[in-house]
Amino acid sequence: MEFTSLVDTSLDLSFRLRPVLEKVPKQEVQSDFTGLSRDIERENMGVKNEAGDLLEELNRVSSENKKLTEMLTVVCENYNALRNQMMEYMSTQNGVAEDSSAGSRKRKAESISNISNPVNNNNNNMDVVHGRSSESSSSDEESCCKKLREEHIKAKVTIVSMKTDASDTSLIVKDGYQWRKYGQKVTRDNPCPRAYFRCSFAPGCPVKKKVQRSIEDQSIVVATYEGEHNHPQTSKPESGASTNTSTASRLNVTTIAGTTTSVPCSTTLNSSGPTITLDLTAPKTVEKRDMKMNHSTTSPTGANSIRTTTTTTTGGEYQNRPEFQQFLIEQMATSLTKDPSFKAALAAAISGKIFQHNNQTGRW
DNA sequence: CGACTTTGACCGGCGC
DNA sequence: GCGCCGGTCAAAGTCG
Repeated sequence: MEFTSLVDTSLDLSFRLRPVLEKVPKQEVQSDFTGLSRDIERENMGVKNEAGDLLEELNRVSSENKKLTEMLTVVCENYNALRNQMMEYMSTQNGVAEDSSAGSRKRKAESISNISNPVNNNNNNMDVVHGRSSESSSSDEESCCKKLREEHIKAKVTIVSMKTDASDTSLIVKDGYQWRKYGQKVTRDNPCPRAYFRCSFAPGCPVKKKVQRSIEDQSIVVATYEGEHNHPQTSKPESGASTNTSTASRLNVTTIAGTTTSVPCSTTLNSSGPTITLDLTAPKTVEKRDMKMNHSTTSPTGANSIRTTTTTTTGGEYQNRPEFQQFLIEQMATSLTKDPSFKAALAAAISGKIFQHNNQTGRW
């Protein structure tokens, strides 16, 4: 398997800030002193135009930033997918029997969207994976890839674990949205029942939530969110079905790589590593929230992982804060650049892309 | 009475 | 083809 054939490095990193810079001298040239009133009027017009331009530019840069974040997400996805594939490939080559204890039967779907192993969920950028020619791709793999792509389009997955009172038997995660329970099931690998919720705030909201107590620590409730809300947060975490009157709990938010835009990298719940604490507790938001959250993000490699512990006050709101997103992006970038395997993969990908480009164009 | 929860039945995917 | 399993449905029950 070649990294170069699998990683799409075609990031369009152009910020196109030139129009802004070009406008500044233009405005200076326009200033003359022939008539005061005319100047004031003109200046007002200029200020208005400038404000409008800046606003427009700000919007454009914001959208650009969003795009870049998504691109970084894709890169992380690719990295995780490749890493996972490599691990799988190596394990199969070594003949290691990956037999799980409870059930030797391993479902395909489980390996695709395995919650406990977020890396598995990242074989999403099929434009890249499909592009490989050296790998012998069977029809099964193709259908698998199709499914993966469909799943990626359909649902983005976020895992949230919340430390609750051990005596609290309710499967309720207070996250600021309104949920309607539509089912409960005892799963094979966990004696604790899993509850299924739909977002009931908006009729057409596709988001679903699965809540189950952790098999390792039953005081931890793990919620898996699938999809994206097509409506704003209800901003009333206490209201509706998903209320929880238990005392302050700790919440770990694990976003599967490439499945959320706010955290563009894979994270693991049980990772160890240096912890950076960012206290985003805002006095304004404290009033209605009784829940403290612990947001953990790590780099794709366990060895070089950096865990970002963020203490904040609400379930979904804090993720949308620009400073928090910026912080996460920076942390991800730092942890990724510290990862030698990622560096190697990136270097290989870039060199491969350059060579490919050279082969096509015949020049540098 | 409407909204929500509970829970057994059903369905489809998957492995053997 | 069969059985297992996760996810969903829907009727009945509960609650405010």
